[in-house]
Amino acid sequence: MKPETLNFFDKVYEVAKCIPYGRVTSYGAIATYLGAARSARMVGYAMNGSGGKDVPAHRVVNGKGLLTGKHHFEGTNLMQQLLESEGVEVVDNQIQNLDKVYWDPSKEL
DNA sequence: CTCTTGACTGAGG
DNA sequence: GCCTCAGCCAAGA
Repeated sequence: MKPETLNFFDKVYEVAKCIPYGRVTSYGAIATYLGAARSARMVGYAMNGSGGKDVPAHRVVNGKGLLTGKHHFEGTNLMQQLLESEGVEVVDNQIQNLDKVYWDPSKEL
């Protein structure tokens, strides 16, 4: 095993999979948890490889609770629908009760 | 090795 | 409160 190489992407997937049902987190939160606080973009970039994996990318949004990555999903409102199905209020690509559904890996994991 | 891109974030106007 | 600018880091060409 080469933890030096299998780092970012794999870790992002691990954390993303650990996101509880009906909760969401931000790229920056995951990046910070991984020790790469300034690499929030890489988290999202890593999610590009989440296709075909068990990574609930729809539970990962930006720090504002905005579904920035929805454009990478198939449909136009797929991501929102998934979140709403989990009990997360989403309006116009924006998480409503963000304070209630927000899940911080650094604190809860 | 250099340049570009990107699912971000924070600070400033 | 909204918009714009700059910084950040890693992967791909």
